[in-house]
Amino acid sequence: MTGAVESSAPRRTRIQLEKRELILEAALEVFSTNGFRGSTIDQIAEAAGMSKPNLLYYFRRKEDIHETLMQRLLDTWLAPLRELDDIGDPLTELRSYIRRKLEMARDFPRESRLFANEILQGAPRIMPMLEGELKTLVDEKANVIKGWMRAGKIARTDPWHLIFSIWATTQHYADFDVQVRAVLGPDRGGDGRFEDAARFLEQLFIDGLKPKG
Amino acid sequence: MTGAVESSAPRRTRIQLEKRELILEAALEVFSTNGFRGSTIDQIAEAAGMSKPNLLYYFRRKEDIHETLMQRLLDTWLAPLRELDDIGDPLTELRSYIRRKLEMARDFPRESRLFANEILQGAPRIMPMLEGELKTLVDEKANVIKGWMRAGKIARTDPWHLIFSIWATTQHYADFDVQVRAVLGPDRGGDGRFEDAARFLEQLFIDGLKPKG
DNA sequence: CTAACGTTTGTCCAACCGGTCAAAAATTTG
DNA sequence: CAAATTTTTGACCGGTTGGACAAACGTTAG
Repeated sequence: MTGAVESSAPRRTRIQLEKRELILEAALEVFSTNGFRGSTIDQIAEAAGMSKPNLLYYFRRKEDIHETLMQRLLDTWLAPLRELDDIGDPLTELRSYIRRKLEMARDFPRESRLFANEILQGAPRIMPMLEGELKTLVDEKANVIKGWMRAGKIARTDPWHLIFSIWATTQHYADFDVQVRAVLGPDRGGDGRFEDAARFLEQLFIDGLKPKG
Repeated sequence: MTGAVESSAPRRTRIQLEKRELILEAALEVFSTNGFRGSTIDQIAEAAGMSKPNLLYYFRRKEDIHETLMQRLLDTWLAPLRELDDIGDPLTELRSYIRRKLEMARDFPRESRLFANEILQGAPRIMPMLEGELKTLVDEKANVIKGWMRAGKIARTDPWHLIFSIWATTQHYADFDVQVRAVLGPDRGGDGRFEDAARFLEQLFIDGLKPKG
């Protein structure tokens, strides 16, 4: 998972591994709320409880932190889609994919925002990955979904846009969290909002809005 | 619309009005692709074809440009939702709301990204608006939708999350445009993608994924 | 023409920011 | 213990950035 891109794996002491973790955790917090250019090394260092030169001893450049963070993120971020499999009932399979994605938005909002920030700015650092690894994965899963359609298990529609809509609706609860909470207000904007969202999304994706009967 | 917040409306010459427009147009381009902190006054000045001190003659501070931009944005951004009305067939009404929002994502992607950037960073400059004006409007429209549900015109579900899902799915095509294009590839990622999206979203929101029959 | 006013620019500054460096402090090793 | 190695820090540097300012330039009205 880590070091997949670095050509030679550097040996690291126990302290180095721990401190690097600490820095990455702090950087995730800072980057995800301020963006890359909006974040300073000092902010990250302070959040990690160390001095700036000390931080730079573990990561030579600000960009290295961001790059390491991004590489880790992508693996875990696409895991739910990878799990989407041809075994089992298609509607159930899609339902649980949506549920898993929504859980990730709930449990890892910072990761979602970090990713959103990168894409918003034109994905300068991960463009090759989008056109390569991501496209391949999505195309593969789109074909799985197409099979379900041919078999009459789900309605015929565009599988790629279906995947986009699942990404959009679930990540919305992480990326636009402040807006969601502001609109729902103090009473409905509490912890229950993710369960409400889960119920709503299930109904939307399965039955749509047309009245029954 | 403009000057709604400024306490005293300053008199402006014809040149001032024109140059301010020019600056705002340039700033929209720069802010929407680099975020607030990621953008420099020099970049905006160059994009507007003038020197930095000259720009600062029309807008005293960088923040003033952003604030003016944001105030204008919000009015036009919420226009489609305001138009959502109780007259006419509910399903048709929702369908055309979705279509209008998607058209805005297609025609005003920079505005969408500017807004997304602001929300992602925690909406520091527009929080009062979210909790006030926006919440009021959404609550009002949610009640309209609730009426449709009671009348059996559309399926019963959560109106607030329905509105969120329309925002999320449509704005996705502006905010995550590079990802969408990368995944669709050169052939399917062209101009036709918005029509494909429109068809898909209509089907999703009306019928869902359950196979017919 | 000229005085008043609006516009533009070159120059400058203080704060900030990413990153270096040498030396001190702490830790590990023999 | 002492030497070697790793970790931490204060001081510093060059480049950038937001913004101030006064002087120059242009325009308009009397």
